Amino acid sequence: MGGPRFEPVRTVRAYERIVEQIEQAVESGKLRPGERLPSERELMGQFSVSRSTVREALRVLQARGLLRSRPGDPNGAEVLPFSPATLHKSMTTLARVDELSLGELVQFRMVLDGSANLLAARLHTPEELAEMDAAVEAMRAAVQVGYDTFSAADVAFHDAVARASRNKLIQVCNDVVRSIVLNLIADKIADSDDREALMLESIRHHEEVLEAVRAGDGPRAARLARRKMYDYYVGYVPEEEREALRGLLE
Amino acid sequence: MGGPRFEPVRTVRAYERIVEQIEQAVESGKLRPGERLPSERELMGQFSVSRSTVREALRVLQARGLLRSRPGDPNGAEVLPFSPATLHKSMTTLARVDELSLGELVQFRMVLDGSANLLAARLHTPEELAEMDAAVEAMRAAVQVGYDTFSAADVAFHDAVARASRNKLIQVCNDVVRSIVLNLIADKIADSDDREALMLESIRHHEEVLEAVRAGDGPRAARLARRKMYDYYVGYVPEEEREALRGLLE
DNA sequence: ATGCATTTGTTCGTATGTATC
DNA sequence: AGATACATACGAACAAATGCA
Repeated sequence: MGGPRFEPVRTVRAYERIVEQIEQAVESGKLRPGERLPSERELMGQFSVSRSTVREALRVLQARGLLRSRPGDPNGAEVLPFSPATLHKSMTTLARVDELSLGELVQFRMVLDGSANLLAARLHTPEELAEMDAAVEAMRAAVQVGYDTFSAADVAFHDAVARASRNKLIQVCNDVVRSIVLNLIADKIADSDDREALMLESIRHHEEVLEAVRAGDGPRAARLARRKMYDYYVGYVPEEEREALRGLLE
Repeated sequence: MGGPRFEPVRTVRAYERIVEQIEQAVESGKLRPGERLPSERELMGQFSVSRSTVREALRVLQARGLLRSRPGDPNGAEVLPFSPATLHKSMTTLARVDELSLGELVQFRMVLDGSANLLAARLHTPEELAEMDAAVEAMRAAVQVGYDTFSAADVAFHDAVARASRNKLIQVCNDVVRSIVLNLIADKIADSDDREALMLESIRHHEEVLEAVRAGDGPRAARLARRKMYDYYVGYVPEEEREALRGLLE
């Protein structure tokens, strides 16, 4: 008794098979960024399916950011280098449909930016310090130009710190969450009356953080970074969410 | 001079238009999870495009985890509740194609789990504490059963902490990165000779962390959680990456 | 710079297996 | 059990776009 144990079979669509094969070829490095896939008509030969099926598979891979195809291109679909675009997309929908609050987003930024500073203070090279210096200098110059330029310099600073942390996940997540937050409150900041005072204050904060990073004092840099972000965003966060944010301050 | 300023036009595919419309309907709440889309034949009428175009759009939405369709279902495609599946997918490909090192992944877990404990110590309810207690108890019971059961209880503990942090992003990212790490080293742990000693040690560590959380000592809970994770995984991380991990210890 | 061949984008028609009533 | 409507998959065709000689 107890014959062979069978496994439940899920009917797997034809296009999924194609997706899997091409995806694996990309992830294993057999298909490198910049390389081209055969044309759709040739693929339908290789997989022995119809053209529609091939196209559905290509659409999925395109949606995942692995491929790009243009009409009329005789070279076939292009294999793309990885970009956090799909990560960005899925986090954005998470933020929308799950009604992620601004408080949660800012809190996450405090965690990421704090950690990035903690690590950057330990691991930074002179070149990376120079990038941060340049970013702060650009912020000073941008006060007279406009908020958009200032914001770009601000982003450059945080990017430099994230890179110096040597952790790609921190880098990418930081980037994604930041752009979501900025999108949410862009209009509110633009309306502010005393943008110039805000910018000057922000510069002073960044200088403080940078000094701690330069001195190699990780914990202090992290603490300052979190505090700075709290001060900068707390005004836009509803009262009842602020207590949770303060949980990350000391 | 200075005629009207035109904007560059990008040819937008028909199926993209459909994706945008349906996506927006879902994100704006006009289409709620559990609801059904019209059948493909009806959609081709509403959008006045061909069947294939509709199908390509549906495939993309399916790949993004917003829809599910089954053959023969008279109700049409189903709108799914958001799941971090696509987030998981894109992080996994990031890990693969960008050759994310185990060190980076563990480091990120140290950041997330540390922060989760820091917040949980402040915000936990009695019910959440009970969940954590139950998880540790399950770990004790699982030592005699096997590593798989033990690992499941371990995951349950970290999940409970993440939930108690009240931050969905920490929760989701924690979940995603953890499963990637576990996949990477599952075989190595299974091969270990002294799994039982490892499990007992792990339980002791969890008890310590839980005590700090119960006492409401956030910084201590965070420090212990990071230390615990470092100790647990450092053996699998190559020498040259360990220094960066130590940057998160005090 | 101009055609030309090829490729993708899109449409239409058809056949087949499947889920629900 | 049968009828109906559905998704899956195939194939042929035309238009628009691209790269190359």
